[in-house]
Amino acid sequence: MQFSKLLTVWYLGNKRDLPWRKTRDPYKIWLSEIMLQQTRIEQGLPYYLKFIKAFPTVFDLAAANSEQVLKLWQGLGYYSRARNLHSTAKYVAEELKGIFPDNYSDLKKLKGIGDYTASAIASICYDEPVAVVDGNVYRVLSRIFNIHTPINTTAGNKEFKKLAEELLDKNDPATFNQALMEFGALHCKPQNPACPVCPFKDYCLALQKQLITELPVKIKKSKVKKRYFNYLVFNFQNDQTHLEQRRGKGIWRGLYQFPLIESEKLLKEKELISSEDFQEKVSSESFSLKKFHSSPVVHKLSHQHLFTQFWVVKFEEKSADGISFKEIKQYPVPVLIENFLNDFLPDDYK
DNA sequence: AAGGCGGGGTG
DNA sequence: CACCCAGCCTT
Repeated sequence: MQFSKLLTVWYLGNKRDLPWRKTRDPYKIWLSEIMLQQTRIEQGLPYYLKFIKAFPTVFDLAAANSEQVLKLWQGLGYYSRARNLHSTAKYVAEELKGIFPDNYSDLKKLKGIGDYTASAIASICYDEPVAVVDGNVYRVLSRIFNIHTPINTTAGNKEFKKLAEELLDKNDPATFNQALMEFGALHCKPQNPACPVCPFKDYCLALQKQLITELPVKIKKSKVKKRYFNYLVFNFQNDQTHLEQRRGKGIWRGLYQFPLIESEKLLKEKELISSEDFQEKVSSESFSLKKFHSSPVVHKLSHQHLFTQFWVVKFEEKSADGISFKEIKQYPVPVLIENFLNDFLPDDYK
């Protein structure tokens, strides 16, 4: 079987028309690859277009402030990607005169660029014969070659990387790599792959053994953690509120949110008011408290479920150091907060 | 080697 | 509901 030949023929007849396939500018390829980490193309595409428009070159991105970058990234998730993106843009612009490294080894040294992304950029931009292994590649190869090694283990990673390297078309690694991923995304899909019309149907070992639905094998991850969030939506007489920036190591680092009281369980109004955290954050005596939703909003992350209550705290006085509700949309916020604001703010504030 | 890190789509 | 997505970083 001429693997790369079958694959390439399929690709040329089926590939999507995507903006980053019209260029070999390493800046644009890099940007697209970072955005598409653990992200579907349909979800990432509008963000890619926004970024290219706002930051046409690595110098433009490097010159931006981190708030701008995070705001444009808002909603895409995995915000460390945005922070690393910005950091690497500054490094390339300032230390490398705007010229990206032109090989796998040097690319991999950059923040946010791992094995997959370094291989992708090196092959697509510089024709370096290095194989990419992403979720699509795991799926396609595990099925065609009937490999049951769990993909999220060291052994699995090494085995699939080696196989991909052996199959790689060294004369055109850029096309081969993209073809393998596109084939996984469009044809050899997780569910209901198009096996009857597959170019590999005569060779696919998993299909012969009816093991398609078993592959790829993946070790299950730990279960989700439940957390209880109480957001204090301060509402001062001068139409101001308070926002805080999340710091430290957890979720949404760098994004903004209302003052937060996290609790071990769902809180009733009296429990909230009598809590130490509340006393500390609300020093005034003259306020009224109202829960915005009748039941908590459940925001689901891949590894946490956040049971969230928004408490509107209306004060009789004005705030000296707050931010206006009219400016709130300039801040990068988690989707959880964005959704609340869309319900809470009057239309002319949006 | 294991766990943390988002949000959205699918069946 | 579980699973997956053009993965990477920290511990």
